[in-house]
Amino acid sequence: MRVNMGNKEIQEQRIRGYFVQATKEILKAEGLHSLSVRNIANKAGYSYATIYNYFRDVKDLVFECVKDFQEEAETFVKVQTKKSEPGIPKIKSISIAYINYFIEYPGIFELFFIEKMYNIAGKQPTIDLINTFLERLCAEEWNSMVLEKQISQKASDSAKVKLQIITTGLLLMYLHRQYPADYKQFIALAAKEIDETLDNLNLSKQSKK
Amino acid sequence: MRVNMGNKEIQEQRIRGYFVQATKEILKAEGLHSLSVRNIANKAGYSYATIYNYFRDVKDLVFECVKDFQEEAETFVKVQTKKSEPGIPKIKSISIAYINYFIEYPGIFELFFIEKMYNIAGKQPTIDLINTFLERLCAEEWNSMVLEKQISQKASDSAKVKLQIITTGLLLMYLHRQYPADYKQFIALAAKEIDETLDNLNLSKQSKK
DNA sequence: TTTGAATATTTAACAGTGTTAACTATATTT
DNA sequence: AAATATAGTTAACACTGTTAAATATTCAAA
Repeated sequence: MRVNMGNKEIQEQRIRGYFVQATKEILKAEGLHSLSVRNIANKAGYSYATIYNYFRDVKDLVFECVKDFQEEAETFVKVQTKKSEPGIPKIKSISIAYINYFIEYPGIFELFFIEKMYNIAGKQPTIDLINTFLERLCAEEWNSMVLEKQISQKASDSAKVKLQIITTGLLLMYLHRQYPADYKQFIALAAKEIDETLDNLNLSKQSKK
Repeated sequence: MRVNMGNKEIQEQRIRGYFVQATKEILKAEGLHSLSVRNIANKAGYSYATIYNYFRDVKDLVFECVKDFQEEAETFVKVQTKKSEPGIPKIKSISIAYINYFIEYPGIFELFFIEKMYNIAGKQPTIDLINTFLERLCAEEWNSMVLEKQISQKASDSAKVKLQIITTGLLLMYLHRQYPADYKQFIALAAKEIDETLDNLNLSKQSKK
């Protein structure tokens, strides 16, 4: 009895995984706009209505992808920032790599920041996951800087929020309003904004307030 | 003949106006999600297909509202910032008022920054209108500050871009990812970020680089 | 004023969307 | 093997945007 219950759950999770995998593939390749319950089911090898045996609705399914994409993005960022020297320089390159991940997969940016969740019930964990993602990517660096008294806890908290706001704003302006006009200009602007944000931080450490 | 051509154009513009007005009302009251070609036409007093005699598609129609909303937002901002003292303080309150307009009408934020335009052909003017809106709202203040040598042209250009990025990021995070959790926290954060952006500006004027 | 042509508007249809209920096929238990 | 519970599919509904065909309306000429 207990064993069967376990098997049942394993099988259920497996099938949920098929749908999640199909959704992820479409999201990465085509983007959010060309995602439908029918083409997800088709790719997963089931009929469209089967999805509703495993997910409350299609948004539930879509937001199940967030965790997977964050893991992917995390390794993407880690590879790209392996050689950066610790502290502020590393935080800078993490932020740039974070941005570049979403530039590579605009559909994932839309999932993370554009797609609205009505039905907030039960999705707060996912929202938190998204809102704290960049912070978590930089957490190690911030922590050791605070520990080594290179920066105050308060200043680092403030900087985390600033980075989140700036990266989100930059990505939205570029991906949805083509500002700046091309990638070269965009990434130059992004670097400039991130640099200035983090450099002003050191200044505020030297002065009193 | 010439008179009839004129009348025809007047009538055509009138009918376009009915559709635009209906779209604006739905957008302000319900938001982008509950906007459809059928309920626009219904409110305008026409059949749904009639829209296609006056607009290429529904996105064309929707983006025709941008100019009107900007005019409305401009008077909203002017009323709210009438008493601010010129210069940086006025730019701060303009930015806050700008943000508050979108908070009051999230559907208009979505139209301005979320809704994608495929069919970029012919819509570049609208994109520019959106991207330069906050800049235009503050233009007078920036100009007189540059004129009075309180700030360099370069620094003011940089600040304009920063303000655009920060306000967009703040609005997206709050409206789509409930960060911060409530309006009180949100507007406090917005004020903090705007203040710091503009205060760092003065510092960069006193120091050399 | 009545006819004929041009124009404006509507209806019908198509191909999509998400979601639910009813039906069928597959496992599981007795 | 038969009865039951579960999983999956099909059909249907109410939407969406858009186009073509049919209808109504306007307007110029006879």
